[in-house]
This record gives sequence, C-alpha cells and structure tokens, in this order.
Amino acid sequence: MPTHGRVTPDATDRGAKAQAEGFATVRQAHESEMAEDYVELIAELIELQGEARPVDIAERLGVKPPTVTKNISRLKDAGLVSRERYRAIFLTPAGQKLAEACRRRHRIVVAFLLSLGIDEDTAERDAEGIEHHVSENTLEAFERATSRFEKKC
Amino acid sequence: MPTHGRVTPDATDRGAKAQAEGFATVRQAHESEMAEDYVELIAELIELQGEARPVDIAERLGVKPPTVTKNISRLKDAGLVSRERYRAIFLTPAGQKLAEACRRRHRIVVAFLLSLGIDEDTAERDAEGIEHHVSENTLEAFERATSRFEKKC
DNA sequence: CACCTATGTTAGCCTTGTCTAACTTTTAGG
DNA sequence: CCTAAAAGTTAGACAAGGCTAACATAGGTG
Ligand SMILES: [Mn+2]
Ligand SMILES: [Mn+2]
Ligand SMILES: [Mn+2]
Ligand SMILES: [Mn+2]
Repeated sequence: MPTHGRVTPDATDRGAKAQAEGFATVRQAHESEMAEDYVELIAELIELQGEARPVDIAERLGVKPPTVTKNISRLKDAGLVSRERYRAIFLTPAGQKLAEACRRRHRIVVAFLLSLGIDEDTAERDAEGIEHHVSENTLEAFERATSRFEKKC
Repeated sequence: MPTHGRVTPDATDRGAKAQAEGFATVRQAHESEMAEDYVELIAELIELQGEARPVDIAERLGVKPPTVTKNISRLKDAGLVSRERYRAIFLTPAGQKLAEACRRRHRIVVAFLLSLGIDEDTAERDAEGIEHHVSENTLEAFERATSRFEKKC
C-alpha cells in the first residue's frame, strides 16, 4: 500500500514509479535529439542543394562551425554519416532511414499544429522540440486528428 | 535573394534564419527544463505529503540523491527554492509562481492528449517532454481543441 | 600558377546534469 | 538516552554539447 492509506489527497498521484519512468523517457529522448536533428537537416540540405556542407548545417542550426565538426564526428562514430575530411557530408543507409523517419514525424507534427489553427512560424518552432517527445501512439493520433480537422470537423 | 533564384526545389525551405531561431528556441527550453520539472514536483509533493524531501524528489524523478542535492542548490541560487541543510525544501514566491504555471501547462497538455484518445500512461509520458516546447499560442489552441473534442465533435 | 578568402579542423575551455563512493546528520526504537 | 538505519551531503568523475582562438586546407581569381 503506497502512501499508507491516505484519505485521497488533492493532487492526483500516478505513483512514484510511473512518474520516474516518464522522466526517464524524456531524458532518453534528449539523448537522441542531436542525431535526429542533424540527419534530418542533412537530408534536407542534400535534397535542397545536392550536398550538406558544415557551413550550411551550422547556419541552419544556429551554432558555430566547430560544434558541427565535433557532432558530425559523433554521428560518424554512430554509423549515421559518412564523410572524408574537408568534404561534404553524406548519410549512411542507417542515417537515411533515421532521417526519413524524422522527416515524416516532423511533417506530421507540423501539419497537426497547423490544423489546430496555429500560425506557420509558431508551428515550426514548437514542432522542432515536440517531435522528439511524441510516441508512435501519439503520432498516429495526430495524423487521425489532422484529417478530421481538415474536413473542417 | 537566398539560394540565388532556384527553380523551387522539392523540400520546402523556410529560410536558414527562421530555422536557426527554431533550434535556438528548443535549446532555450531545455535550459529551463530542470527548474520547471523540479518546482512542479516540489509543489506536488508539498500538496501530497506536506513537504518535499530530497529522497522523494529523487525517487519520482528517477535520479540519485546527490543529483537532487546539486540541482536544489542551483534552484536556490536561482531564487526559486528556500531551504536549510538536511531540512525539507520549500518554494519561494517566485518558485510557487513558476510551479503554478508549469502545473497548469502540464494539465492542459495531458488533458489535450487524453481528448485525442491517447491512453493515460502514454499521455503522461509524452506530456512530460512536450510541455516544455509548447508556446502560449499553442497551449491556447490545445485548450480550445480539448473542449471541442470533449463535446465529442 | 600563386595567393587570398572561404571553409573546415584542432585544441582547449565551460556549463549542465548525471553518477559512485565516502562521509555526516537526523531520527526512531529499544 | 544511545545507537543503528535512513536520509542527506560532499568530493570527484564523466559525457554531451556549446564556445573562442588559432591553425590548415581547398578553390576560385588575378
Ligand atoms: Mn527537433
Ligand atoms: Mn517535464
Ligand atoms: Mn511536468
Ligand atoms: Mn525536449
């Protein structure tokens, strides 16, 4: 018996265990966030300009070039990216697969926010963070709700 | 003229500047996340048990006690928390105000996800991360949509 | 083809948030 | 009132992801 039989307090308590799992899930999401944002952006740049250059990655991420160098080398260690010094960056098959999943998720989240009547700038801004915390379950709910809304429910 | 007059490529490009601002916003949100989660939890524990003890904070956050000690001292430096060594933790007026805002936001996000048909566990889990990336704008849209859905639209 | 400028990398620093191991203080039972 | 267990703190390590300053390379232009 948790909290030794209290008289049902005000705040709803899901239990310490469940709450701890929630926070752990958030911490895990943040661990993969850098990789996800990078591969997604690299895929976009390749589509947009034929190649992904550190200079462009840095500009679009809003970070300085040395940060990109360091993080790209982490992605290379993780097998998501292939590249030779001073050359453009490419995605490995694993990187392409991850990028595709991330772009899909990003698109779904943005479309959903837009369908709620949120302006495009805000939708993109919020989606950039939200995307990493959306379970597959929730993502599907977003998809369903988007079409429902679009049929001006 | 950005990208020197291309022939409208496949991927939609919001411009490097806007994209960088989005990522900067996410980084900022992550900077305040620790403080937000702690004061929210401290407020919950005070309501639930009359006081907030490090041991309970650690358990519910899923971290070890020394982590809590260190972070609480950061919150104290930030003026959000007041406490004496070995004693329970309390919120300053600033801390209470922040906690109240965070709890409201958390509740709105959870209610919204539930209204979408998501199960409670998933809703709580996803909300714990999403809450920090929801602009006031989006939060209001969530509120409106929740009532719309509850009237089984 | 030599050189200047863009681009990229390296080295080294900082902050945040986590941990373990060891120590201290509080508190409850006998 | 003493003492053992629970709770809390301190010290020190580590990884991630930022930064600046300084150096290295690649490539387009004169
Ligand atoms: Mn993102
Ligand atoms: Mn949270
Ligand atoms: Mn929360
Ligand atoms: Mn986040």
